Amino acid sequence: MGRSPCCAKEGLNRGAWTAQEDNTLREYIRIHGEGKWRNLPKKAGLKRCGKSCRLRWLNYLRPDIKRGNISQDEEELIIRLHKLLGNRWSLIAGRLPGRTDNEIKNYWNTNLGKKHQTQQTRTDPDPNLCSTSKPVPNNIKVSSNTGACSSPSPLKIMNSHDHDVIRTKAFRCSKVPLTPVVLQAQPNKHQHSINNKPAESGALMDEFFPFSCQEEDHQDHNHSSIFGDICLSDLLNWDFSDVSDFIFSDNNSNDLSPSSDQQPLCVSEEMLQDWTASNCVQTNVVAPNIQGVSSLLNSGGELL
DNA sequence: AAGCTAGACAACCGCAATAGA
DNA sequence: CTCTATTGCGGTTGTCTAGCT
Repeated sequence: MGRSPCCAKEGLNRGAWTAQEDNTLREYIRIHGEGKWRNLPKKAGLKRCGKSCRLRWLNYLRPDIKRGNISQDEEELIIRLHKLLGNRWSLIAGRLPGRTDNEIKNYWNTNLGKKHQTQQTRTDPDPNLCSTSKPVPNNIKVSSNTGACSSPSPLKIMNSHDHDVIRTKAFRCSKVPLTPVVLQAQPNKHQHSINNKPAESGALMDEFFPFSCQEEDHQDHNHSSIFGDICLSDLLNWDFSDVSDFIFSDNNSNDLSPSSDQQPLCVSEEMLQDWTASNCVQTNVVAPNIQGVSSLLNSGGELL
């Protein structure tokens, strides 16, 4: 479909944002709200592409942003979700309130991907189990700040030429719920079990879903149904490698194909998209193919 | 101290999906 | 139904920083 370029590139600022630009954008959005990104720069007096403004806002300027200090729990969840979902960073980010897909993507590419790759090569000879955006060298030097962002403070100010360039990070919630495989796997969970978090995972849930027991986050009610019936502690305890074996059985999937000696569980990529595209989880779609999940869960499968 | 290199991450690019006229 | 604008997403690039030589 034909599209005009999002903006003329002539005369526009590029590169790092200055504090002044950030303030301008923040103030404009405070007054006028989000949206209409194409016209925003002109109206706000910014020499930026609308797309750039949107990205800056979503990734950095939004108020409910959690920057850096990715906890061990979050890291573990990222790894598992990546195993389940692949490079669907927005989906993964949607499971981690306060985190943006960009941050998670970067974190994966710089830390987890390498670490995970190392583990894979050590424990799993199948290189297709997990795909990363780019090949990772084997001489991994695991970052010393693994589990904690390199940024020592939430707001890192750097000098770039004569501008005060602000490096911040923003939050975007994905609207897409997690795959109902999970829901089916936990059929007895209370509908709002995410709010009725078990005691042993309380801190974790508070960390991941601060809105779940507080005032509902206005911007994404789907969060309350993101996990639907599942409990995050269960999520963290699942062996997604097994789950993903049947979730991504689509023939063109670049990873995660079921082993040949298994009964193939035909949950296709299309189905997954159906699930993730709808707010209502179509558990009935999965039900016939989900038989292995409960046994998987009951088996107390090994953690990654 | 200077230069080099790799890591970290912010920002950009291009495409696809979606909305709405 | 078609077309265009808008938004969202993942991959990639660019730049800064820290560590090493």
